[in-house]
Amino acid sequence: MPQVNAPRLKAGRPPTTSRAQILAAARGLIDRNGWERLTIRKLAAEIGVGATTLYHHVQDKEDLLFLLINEYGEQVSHPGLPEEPRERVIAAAATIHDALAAWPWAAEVLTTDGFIARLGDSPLGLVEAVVAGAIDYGCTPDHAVYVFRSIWYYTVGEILVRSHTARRGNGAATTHHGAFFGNIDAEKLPHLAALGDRWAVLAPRDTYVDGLRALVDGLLAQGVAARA
Amino acid sequence: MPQVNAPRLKAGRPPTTSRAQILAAARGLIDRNGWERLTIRKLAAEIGVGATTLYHHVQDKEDLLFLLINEYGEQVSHPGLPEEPRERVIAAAATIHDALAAWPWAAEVLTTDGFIARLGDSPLGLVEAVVAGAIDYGCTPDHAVYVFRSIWYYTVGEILVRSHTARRGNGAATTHHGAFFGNIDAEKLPHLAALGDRWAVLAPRDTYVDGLRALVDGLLAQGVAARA
DNA sequence: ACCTGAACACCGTTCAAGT
DNA sequence: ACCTGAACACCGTTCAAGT
Repeated sequence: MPQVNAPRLKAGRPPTTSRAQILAAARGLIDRNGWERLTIRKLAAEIGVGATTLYHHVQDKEDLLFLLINEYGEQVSHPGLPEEPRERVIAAAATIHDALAAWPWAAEVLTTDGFIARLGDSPLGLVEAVVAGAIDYGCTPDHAVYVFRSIWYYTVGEILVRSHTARRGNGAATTHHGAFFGNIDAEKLPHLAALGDRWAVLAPRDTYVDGLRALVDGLLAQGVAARA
Repeated sequence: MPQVNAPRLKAGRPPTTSRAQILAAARGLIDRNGWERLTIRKLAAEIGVGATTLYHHVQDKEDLLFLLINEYGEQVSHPGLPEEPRERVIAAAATIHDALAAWPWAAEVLTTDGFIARLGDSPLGLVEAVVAGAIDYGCTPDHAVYVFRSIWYYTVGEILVRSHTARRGNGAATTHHGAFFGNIDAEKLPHLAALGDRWAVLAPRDTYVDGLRALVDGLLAQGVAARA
């Protein structure tokens, strides 16, 4: 879309809608109603413009979401990361996690493509921090990429499971006579039966960083073991 | 829907559509066209029945997908799991992973609710195996639930990222003059710049089990450390 | 160059009516 | 009890026509 990025002088009718305006309105709608309720038609109505007008400023809905994520990604603050490599990996991953937790729909979109090549420099800075931390710890570059990918899987999974179950509330958990598990076979599933409702108490706990530490410890240990 | 589960004798018009028939047709359509293309209307057309008829046999589309998953879950084979607790955890998790890899849409649906309470005994057997393995290793039941949840995040994330990027192919990876990362700032992102196209080579590698081992090692170590 | 309404090809779901 | 078509309230996107 070169006509959008590099406007020529003295062209025809001047624009009344800008890409920035569209993104701002989209962001407002998502923050108010949730991303699953964002539609092109509602977005156009919000701006006060025909639905089809938006297609002059973005390629399609997916393109719109990517633009939005990159805009959001630029705003994610990069805190001063620790010097120590392992702690740097953990801090960078936790920053990614917290950014996604605030905008869980981004996690959903980020799984839907080879996204990393399309991210801007700012969000990539956190990817760089994870990779650099692993290398500084003593991993090979190849292993560092594997470290990042593994952390990414864990992080995305946590975000998606958490955001989806939060949407529904705990109502479904107590469908069958107050027990978390329905009519469970205590013979075949003794530990789950013994846990009973305890599962529902444990499930909502935020254990992201604990699990992250476990994962990173294991990944880095593999990295230095492979060197020997 | 008690009228479906417990049919009374001598009721009115006999059914020409059964829930089993609907599930079989749905499964066929998903296997042929992918789950994102399954619609109630197409499913009804496949069976040769009005779209609205399906609502007499399933509550709604989500209910249909849950029924399908539970049916599939019953068929997942439980291989003889290893005796050794750590290996049992890994083998059970890998079985869950492989089942989901064959039906990635199930992973998508399984994040959309407090699913675990609604699963049948057979798929829960693998959850039991993970929890039992962690406890046998020396973890508390509470920690064992945390172990399962962490593994679940990692597994679901891997499945979703992998299935979504597979759909698109690697075409998007080489948009900008053959480089995986677009126009990257080598000053600010030295390690990513140095990796360059190597990332695209590493990304498709199946490292699920490796990462799982790293995660489980870390999680179990935390579990026995907490005991001391 | 930019914007528009009409139109296309769909969705999931409800509901009154038929058998 | 089971099945139906019509209808409701939506979608994303294309395209010829207007300014």
